[in-house]
Amino acid sequence: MPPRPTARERVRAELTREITDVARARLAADGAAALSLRAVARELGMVSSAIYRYFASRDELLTALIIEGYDALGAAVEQADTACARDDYAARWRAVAGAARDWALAHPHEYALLYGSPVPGYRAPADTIAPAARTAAVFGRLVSEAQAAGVLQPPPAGPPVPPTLTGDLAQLRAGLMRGVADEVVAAALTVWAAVFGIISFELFGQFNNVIADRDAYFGRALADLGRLFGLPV
Amino acid sequence: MPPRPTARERVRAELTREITDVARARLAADGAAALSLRAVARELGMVSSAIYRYFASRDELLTALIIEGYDALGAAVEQADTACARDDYAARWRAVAGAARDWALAHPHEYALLYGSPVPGYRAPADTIAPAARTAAVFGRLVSEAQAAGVLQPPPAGPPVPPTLTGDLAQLRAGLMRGVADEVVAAALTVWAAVFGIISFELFGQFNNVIADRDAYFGRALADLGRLFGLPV
DNA sequence: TGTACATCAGTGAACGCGCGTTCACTGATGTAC
DNA sequence: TGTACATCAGTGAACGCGCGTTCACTGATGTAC
Repeated sequence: MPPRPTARERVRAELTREITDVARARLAADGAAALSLRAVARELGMVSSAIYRYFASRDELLTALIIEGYDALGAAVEQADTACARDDYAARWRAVAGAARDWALAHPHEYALLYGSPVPGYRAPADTIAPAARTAAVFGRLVSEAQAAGVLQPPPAGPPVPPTLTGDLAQLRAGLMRGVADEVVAAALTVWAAVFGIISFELFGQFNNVIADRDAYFGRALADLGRLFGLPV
Repeated sequence: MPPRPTARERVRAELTREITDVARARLAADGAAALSLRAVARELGMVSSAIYRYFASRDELLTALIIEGYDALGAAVEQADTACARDDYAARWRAVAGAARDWALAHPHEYALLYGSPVPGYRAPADTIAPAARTAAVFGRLVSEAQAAGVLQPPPAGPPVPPTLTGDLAQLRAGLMRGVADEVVAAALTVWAAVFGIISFELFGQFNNVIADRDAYFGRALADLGRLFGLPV
């Protein structure tokens, strides 16, 4: 195991990159269902069977694209958060949710691959779980830090969280939202799902003939949703 | 134009039904992308070209399935609402949102066809707009009646709704939510998108390894979301 | 530094599959007089 | 009531397409002595 990769290894890594790059471009153009190994090979000037030196199957290539997609979205959201003043939690909230939406609008087919209907015949392996959490982690950190700073309104008195949820909520707290009460973790999860519900509605056509100024509506929705987990906006 | 359909017309209507029934069964089994005219014809013991006597193309058959899907979901939600005491708005809210979720869990591929990523190459015609509104109309009526009954908490003081939204919100009010203020219409829309966001997260795998007791979580989310449009729950 | 061998990338042909759509046709069902 | 014609449903063959995957192969790149 040499510390420096051999020439062959470097060429291999580069070609693997080129394959996923071309595949991502085709995904962006036609969507996941239309993505074919043969088309990718054609665009690279290779014969279709050559792809099998790099990916064992079409599913494996799809998995690579999913992982890269989660990573790209996660990076975009992280960067949006980092650009805000640490203690301006309302601005960070708008930046984080807005970056997710912006990325989705810029990469609709990739978004659909990550958050839309599953690709028929494809079953996601466990490798996609960790990258999927990266984006949510940014939001979780924001909630956690807002909580620690004492800026979150306490949740309204109401029925307690059902005991069957406390285990999962504790795991979420440990992983993403340290120091946050069960009620707020649950509310934050709902807010997060709501953000993606709105993005999906916008992207998949549910807002056609309903809402014209999508930016304005999204901003309004963020204000309402922010209050849901205690953020004064 | 005779009032009584001829025998030929009746047979034609029946076979059209059979085709969509078989297509719906295949959709439920394999998903929209895998739905083929030839498979439907095969299952009916016909030759594939015979389908063209009933549907001009695969897209037209898909459109029929989409319309039927929206209708089935709308009917399920309407029925759930009707089964509740008219003045128990919290129960109606849980029933309406719960019926949408139940239908989605029972018909995952149909749900994906309606609310998931668009089918590649398919463009929905205008005929699908009206049936799509049927489900939302039930929720809109609920909000409207709760408002009229005076049970909704007034929205918290905050920034006014952006003027670019007021036109669309007025149209929503006229169509679905008579007598409801802009702020509440906007919040209700967000709540509605959130419900489908949660359903999609559950159905498309985003809750895997995160939330085990989906029923309990959904109930909790409904309580939080109800408060968002002023419903005391 | 040179040689023998092992590893690996890419080729090209093939297998077997299913798809949407068109078209000329046969035969049955309906319609007009 | 019966006949001539028009309408329509369903057939079967064909067109042209693209797909994922396998396999025996050639030739180049690396490795060990």
